[in-house]
Amino acid sequence: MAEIGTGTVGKALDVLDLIAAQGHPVRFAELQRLSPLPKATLYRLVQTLVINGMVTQDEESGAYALGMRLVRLAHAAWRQASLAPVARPFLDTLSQESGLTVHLAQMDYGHVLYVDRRDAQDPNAMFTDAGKVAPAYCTGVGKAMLAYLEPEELDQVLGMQSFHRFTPTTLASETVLRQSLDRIRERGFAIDREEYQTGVTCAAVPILSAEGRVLGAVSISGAGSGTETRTLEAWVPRLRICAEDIAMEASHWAFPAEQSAGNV
Amino acid sequence: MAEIGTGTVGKALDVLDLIAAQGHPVRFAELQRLSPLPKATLYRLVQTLVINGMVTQDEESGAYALGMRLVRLAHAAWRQASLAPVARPFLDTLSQESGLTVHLAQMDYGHVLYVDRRDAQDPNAMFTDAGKVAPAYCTGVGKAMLAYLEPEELDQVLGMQSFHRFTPTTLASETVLRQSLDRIRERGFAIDREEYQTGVTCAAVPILSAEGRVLGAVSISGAGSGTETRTLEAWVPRLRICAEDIAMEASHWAFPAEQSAGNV
DNA sequence: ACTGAAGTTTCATTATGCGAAACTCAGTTT
DNA sequence: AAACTGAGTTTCGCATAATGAAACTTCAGT
Repeated sequence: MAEIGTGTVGKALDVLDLIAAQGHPVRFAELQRLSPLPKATLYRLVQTLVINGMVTQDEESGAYALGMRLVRLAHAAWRQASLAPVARPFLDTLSQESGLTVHLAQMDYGHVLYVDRRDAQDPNAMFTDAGKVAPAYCTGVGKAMLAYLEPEELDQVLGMQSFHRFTPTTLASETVLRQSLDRIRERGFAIDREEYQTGVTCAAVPILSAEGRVLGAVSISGAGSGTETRTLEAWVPRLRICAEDIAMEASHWAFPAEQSAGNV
Repeated sequence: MAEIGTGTVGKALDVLDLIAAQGHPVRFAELQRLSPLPKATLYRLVQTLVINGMVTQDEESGAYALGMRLVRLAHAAWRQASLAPVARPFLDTLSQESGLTVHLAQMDYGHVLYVDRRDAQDPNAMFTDAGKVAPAYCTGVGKAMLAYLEPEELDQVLGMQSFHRFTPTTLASETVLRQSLDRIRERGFAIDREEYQTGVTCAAVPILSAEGRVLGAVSISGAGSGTETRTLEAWVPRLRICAEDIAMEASHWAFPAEQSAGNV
């Protein structure tokens, strides 16, 4: 997780990540403890980030937290780079038809990044989830995507996994995982039987482009704890249609051509 | 809007903003047209951003779009720097009690940044809204915040406004706006009568810290187009309670002390 | 084969970022 | 009240790393 950071910009972004990782406002001393950078350099970098609005500094405590400019940027990122806006209507109907929770995820540096979530039962699910990351090897969406990666890509991504055993059912080694991926390819969908969080079971299928590239994955999971694997599996054909719909729609949106109207 | 950009990092972030502003993947030539930076410099900066995962480059078209790393970062930003996680339960109950749409916003470089939204009618409202920006001078939340800024802050922020007349009722000059702010201070809440978007009326109150600093604002607006101003005003006392609750809760969370458990 | 536009690389120049060390300023300790 | 500490901030000579004009490479269109 601790990359090197090329050039000034790379270092600055590493510092950003560092602040983000703490989950609470950080004082300079703490940053210094966590960062390999020399004091003065770190100091200047943080100041630069503050000046540029990526980080805010609390007036009295002097502690640093991420700035709102990020939220604004991310909104744009989510709209222009993720499948979410395209997928939204399909997720909606699926969650309504099935009464299940639907997640949309994409691959991000070897991890699963959730970009959207629809929940028929609980309308309150929302932003909280978009942006969350989880390991690829022990989530339904993660395995669904891994199973359809190009061999070289897969090798690369597997190299990034740390294989921690979260629950008794977690697939905690590359060998076991690879077998599991073969199975997924045969059946066309992945099941997560409480491999990451106890009580959470889900079924997931990949979203593949016409050329077979992995765009993302969708999963369904029961609201309550007692959702049967069978129930989920019964919905898989419908889930697969959803994934295909999304892929189809995404291909149309692939390159929205040139046009530079400047509406904000 | 077109700032200068201090140092390498500043320039890189400006480029990021530029890509974000387009709303669609951008080819290099287009960026070059939009940016004052010389070709080679721009090129290197964009590459740096790509290397660092802030921007992705489409394999075939070569076009640049914002990267997922931003979404991940923003999730953290939203959790640690915005009022949203703290305010959420209060917004929930308010929207349920009233059946109205509730928005939570904060100030961001002279603009209004929406950080959360709750909607009793339409559970589908979500991420789409968090991260959206709007002008301060013609939105309920914006005016509510402006009215309670320190004089110097206000001057500074007003300097950033561009006063475009969006609808017939938009307050399109500093003088008119300042009068309106006096009125808001007297009554304790702001009304937006279709000043930004036709059909949208809302009532907003500021969220003030114990020392009187502006933390953000909450607003209520009707779901349909026909919501009467009266109906909204009737809910203002309740809205004010909501704002106070949030301020109170926020003060407790102000500085969650030192503790460096590394849970992700 | 010629032209032009988009994208990429080179390379001498120097501005920029670097970081050890020194300094400030609280709050503690002796 | 002098000495000690630890967080935060500034200095400054040095060398790295960013700069940008210009040259080069594709590639599509003619």
